[in-house]
Amino acid sequence: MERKSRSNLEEIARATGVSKMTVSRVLRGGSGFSDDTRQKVMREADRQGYVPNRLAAAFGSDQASTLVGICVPRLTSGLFGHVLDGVDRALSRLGYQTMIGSNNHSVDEEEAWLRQVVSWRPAGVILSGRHHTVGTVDLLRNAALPVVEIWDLTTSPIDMAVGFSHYDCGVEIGQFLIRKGRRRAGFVGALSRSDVMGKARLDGFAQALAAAGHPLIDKEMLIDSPGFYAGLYGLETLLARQPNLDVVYFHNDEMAIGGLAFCQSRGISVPEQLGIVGWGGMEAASVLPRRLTTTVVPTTAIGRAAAEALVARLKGEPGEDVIVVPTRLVPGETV
Amino acid sequence: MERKSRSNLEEIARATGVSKMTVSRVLRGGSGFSDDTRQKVMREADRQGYVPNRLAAAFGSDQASTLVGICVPRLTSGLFGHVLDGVDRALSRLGYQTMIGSNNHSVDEEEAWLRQVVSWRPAGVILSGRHHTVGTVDLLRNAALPVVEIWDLTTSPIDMAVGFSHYDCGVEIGQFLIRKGRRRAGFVGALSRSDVMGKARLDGFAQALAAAGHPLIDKEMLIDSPGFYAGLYGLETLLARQPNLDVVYFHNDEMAIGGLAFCQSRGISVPEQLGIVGWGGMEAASVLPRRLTTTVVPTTAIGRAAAEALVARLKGEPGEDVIVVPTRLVPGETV
DNA sequence: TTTGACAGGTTTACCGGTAACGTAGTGGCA
DNA sequence: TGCCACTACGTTACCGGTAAACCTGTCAAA
Repeated sequence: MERKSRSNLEEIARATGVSKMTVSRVLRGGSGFSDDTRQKVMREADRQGYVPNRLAAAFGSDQASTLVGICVPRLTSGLFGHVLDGVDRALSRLGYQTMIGSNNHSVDEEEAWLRQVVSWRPAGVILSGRHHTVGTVDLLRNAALPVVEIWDLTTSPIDMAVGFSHYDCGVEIGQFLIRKGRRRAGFVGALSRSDVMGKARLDGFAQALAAAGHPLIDKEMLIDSPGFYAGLYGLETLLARQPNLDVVYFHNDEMAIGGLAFCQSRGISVPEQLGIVGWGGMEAASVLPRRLTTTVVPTTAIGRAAAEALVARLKGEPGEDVIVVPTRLVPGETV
Repeated sequence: MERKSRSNLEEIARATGVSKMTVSRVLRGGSGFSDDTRQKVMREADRQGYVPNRLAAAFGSDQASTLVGICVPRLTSGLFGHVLDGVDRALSRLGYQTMIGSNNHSVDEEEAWLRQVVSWRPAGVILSGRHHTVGTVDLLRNAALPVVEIWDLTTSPIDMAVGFSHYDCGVEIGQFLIRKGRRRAGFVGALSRSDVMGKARLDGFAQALAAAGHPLIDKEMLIDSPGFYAGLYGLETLLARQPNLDVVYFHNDEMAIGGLAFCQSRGISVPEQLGIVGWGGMEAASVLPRRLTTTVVPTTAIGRAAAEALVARLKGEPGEDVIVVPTRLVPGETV
């Protein structure tokens, strides 16, 4: 009963004695109507509590979609929460709506999500990472959909990209440790599905160390989610094999904090006996007695830049296809 | 050019020599067609790379929307990240898509968000908190939209509710502290806009203390976001006024950790001299040398339950209107 | 033989906007 | 006076599905 009485352009047109098209023009703020007509229409729309039907608009015109999809690896990660926040704030300010998805670092889950989202004919999508299935790329190309790849930078994006190089993060940390006089470095990581970004950091790290003549001594990769306990047990395992390490680079801050906890429990002094380095700039790391040496990623800025690049593209404004946002090495007190 | 050639039911119908309606039935898995027809249609749809147009479906039938909106106070909060994860996992498993929004604890921002979302004719929405504007309630009622209110439980929801009582959380902590022999309690909170839930915890806490004959000594409310430093400085300010407190209840875990850091810096022994209590069950709290006394909130379960209740309602299945999820007091080692 | 049920379809109308185009009136100017 | 430009509308077609009603042939039971 309520459904039938829902206000629409036709109702407003009938009540004000003008045509549906004129009502449409008034409500969208175009031109081609008198001020008198405008007032009548606006008043009537307000009286009826008119809510526009974007479904009909997007469907009919094939131009008017204000839906943007974003897929991140995990919604529970603090880092991606900030990315999401950056995206959503920018999009809603620009009049767009945000559809989310998470893929657990799986490109297949990403494709499944995309297939659902594309059926809503979004204005564009934002994906995390540079690796996608063939199906994903086909789908995007077929739909001629603007897409921004974020987080892990690629020089040849499908369309646009916003992010930084994980490889370079690793290189920077490697060089920093060498400058600090560390010579026997290890790495503790986690193989959460196909998290290739952590691998890229490791590669850059190992490369920088090798180039300086002090190659990576050993690494411990856990098949586990990259959290506190994985870091703790990972470091224990690694040190059991290599007791003489003087610094360990961790997959991320959570794991590094786990490593710190292990050192504390065993009386290993940080940074004197062992240096600890994380990655990501996790907020909670600030609760530690000493500031963690890590790389801070400008998460919110990445989200915002991705959203703005996408909207600029939609409006036909010119812009860079690849936007590099700088990460920041925070020296901290654990090296 | 690409746009025109986009596959649709008509194209598939033409290519297979059946009617559009038959193609629709086949692809939606209904009945009323032969197995031979089914095979032909399926093969052709696959060949054309058909992607259904939910825009058209939802628009035309007024039943088929699989869009669900969820609005949380902050996307950057670890707690709400988990809620979002619970919601999105449940929804995507059930074939729905998730639209997000955040409102900074402002009911007006919530209404503005809802107005945008309703224009997409979603199947339902999930809101955080029990307080909403008149416009929000009108909009929901007018659209006859199923809605789940999460997080802060109300006994008279607009429609459905999933959550727990913040007031009861405060009461439980108050009674716990009394049992533990604490007699001079303080509170450190943050007035982030109109965060009424933290206020509810304080009220329950004060009520329980008063009922036991040892009323709340003092409280410090900061006009700041409820984070680490707010907790640190809040405790400093409070202790300057009331040096004899024997326990402090914090707005949340982040602030409690800030408080712990303050105690450590001043040589105040925890829990001997001063007890510290948080709220929320922040994951990072597990990195502390001693386990924080706090209330753990089943965030993911709330999200999942809300999504499932909404979908059950949409499918006409019976179910509870108010679902209470239990919080858990974790005694910890800081009291 | 008639009737009816059923499988396996087809036809038509409609959802609520927007694009494209048509048209009446009005005022200015050569 | 005729022509043109311009304002302020109205008309029509269409987007891609789905609901509902309507066919048509076949087979079994009455």
